[in-house]
Amino acid sequence: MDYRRINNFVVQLPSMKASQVDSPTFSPLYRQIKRLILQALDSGEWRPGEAIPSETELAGRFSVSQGTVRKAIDEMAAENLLIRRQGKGTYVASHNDPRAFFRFLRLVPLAGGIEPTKSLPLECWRAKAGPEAGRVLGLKLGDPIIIVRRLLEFSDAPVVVDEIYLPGEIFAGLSLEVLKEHQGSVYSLFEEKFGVRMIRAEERLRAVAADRSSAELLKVPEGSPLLSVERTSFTYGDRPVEWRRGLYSTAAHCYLNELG
Amino acid sequence: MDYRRINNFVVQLPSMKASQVDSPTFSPLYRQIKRLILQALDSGEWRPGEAIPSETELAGRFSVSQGTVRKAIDEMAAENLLIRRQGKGTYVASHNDPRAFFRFLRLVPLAGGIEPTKSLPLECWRAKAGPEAGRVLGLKLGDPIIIVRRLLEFSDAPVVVDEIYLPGEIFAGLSLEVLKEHQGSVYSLFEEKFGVRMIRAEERLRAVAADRSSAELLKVPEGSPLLSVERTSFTYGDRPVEWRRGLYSTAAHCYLNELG
DNA sequence: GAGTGGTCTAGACCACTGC
DNA sequence: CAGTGGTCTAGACCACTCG
Repeated sequence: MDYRRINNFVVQLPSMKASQVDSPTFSPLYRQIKRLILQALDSGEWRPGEAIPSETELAGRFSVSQGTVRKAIDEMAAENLLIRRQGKGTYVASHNDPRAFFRFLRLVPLAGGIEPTKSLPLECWRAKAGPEAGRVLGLKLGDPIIIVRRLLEFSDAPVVVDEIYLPGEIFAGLSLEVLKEHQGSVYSLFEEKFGVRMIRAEERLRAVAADRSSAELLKVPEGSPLLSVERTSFTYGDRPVEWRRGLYSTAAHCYLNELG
Repeated sequence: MDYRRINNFVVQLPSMKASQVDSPTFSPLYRQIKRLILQALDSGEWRPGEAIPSETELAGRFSVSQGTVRKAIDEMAAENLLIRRQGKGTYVASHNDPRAFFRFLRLVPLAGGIEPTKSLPLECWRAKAGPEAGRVLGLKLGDPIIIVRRLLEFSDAPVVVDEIYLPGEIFAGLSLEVLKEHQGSVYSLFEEKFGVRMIRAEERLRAVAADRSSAELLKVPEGSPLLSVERTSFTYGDRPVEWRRGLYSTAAHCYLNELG
């Protein structure tokens, strides 16, 4: 199978010439395979925690060599979308995996060690999207949204209070009871009960003064400095599906970040 | 060339058996190649901005296939240690590259856009390492250190004030004049004048109240919330070579972080 | 046109898992 | 033992850069 035929095969443009690198539609075979696997993940063909077909099997399905499938999977494993397990198979990443937990919560105690974490849902109510939530979540003005208020405790001391904004359409069945019943992270709940998997997020950090209500919950003086963390989370295809704002008390903890 | 001989070749343990995966010294060939390239970088065989030998050349030098060298370089390119340029060659990453600049400064204006940045060195003095600086920088108590105080302006408004702690041994010739003369980032100065390349850093963020002196420099009220950013930077081999603490005014800017 | 990195294939063998 | 991912090789050809 020569190069030209290969490029044409998956792109399904039989009239395409080999040298089309300038063309915006060009991408190497392994990226096209990657996109196909991504689509399958997005469509729910394989669910989080499950194994995807073996490399050999996928190679057959897409009519490419095993090495090309491997390169596609390599990239997706590097992006934490898939997890390889030698001798077993390749699995869809899941927020139930304890390793996934600290990928999104960067807060660590100042005095080393690992602490027991507890999430306490406080409130959960319905509202209509304002201009800001609409912009961030890609909703129209007045679309239904759900807001969750939470408290996070480390070693039984309150450290974070946050509000989570979700599109009402997708998270229709969400309630305070559902949140309280669930064991594990919020993202594992979203993944299990609503079929929404967060794969990436952007955070914007600032220092702010504690308002009255947050100060009470976090047991710090009103006006004391808190770390404000605003997060937009994305699922497959970079579709935003969550916006949240947290206020972190950094008296005994800090936000740890790695600059590569 | 069979697998066993290959593994023995680079590790230089002719008595080693093929199935030594349990052994802590085991690593696949391409990682051993990676380590050798890393050593060459550390020793200064190729300097930042220069091209390293071609894949074919390195393959010959290490007596492995070009594909194996490629995999080693792939990993190092993913870690921003090397930069590949199709048709030209593979280059040692440099802090002179404008793309490297925002890898370490995560501050962006709240209201979009890119702003002109200016670094104003204020002071530079010698001191002796205390217990804290000693621990972080891996120095003995009383070892010489150099401290730099700086102000960072965005669009001519002060946004960051920071202090940089450096091992006096390595940065012996550093002075306020040298800092003021240099065009470009501090890291590009370190790389050009002192042969020290920062490749990775850890940052710890907290919210604090502005002290008098910082408040004056940043033109904010004393006691107002500031983002405290403590950074430890590492060079090849994870050796710490810089510690700094910055206070960021987040009135018009925020610290942007990507969670993958 | 020569040299470099980029892609793709095919095949061999190793290492791990679980039946 | 069979099946899966992991490593390594060898060779072909494409795409880019520069002289």
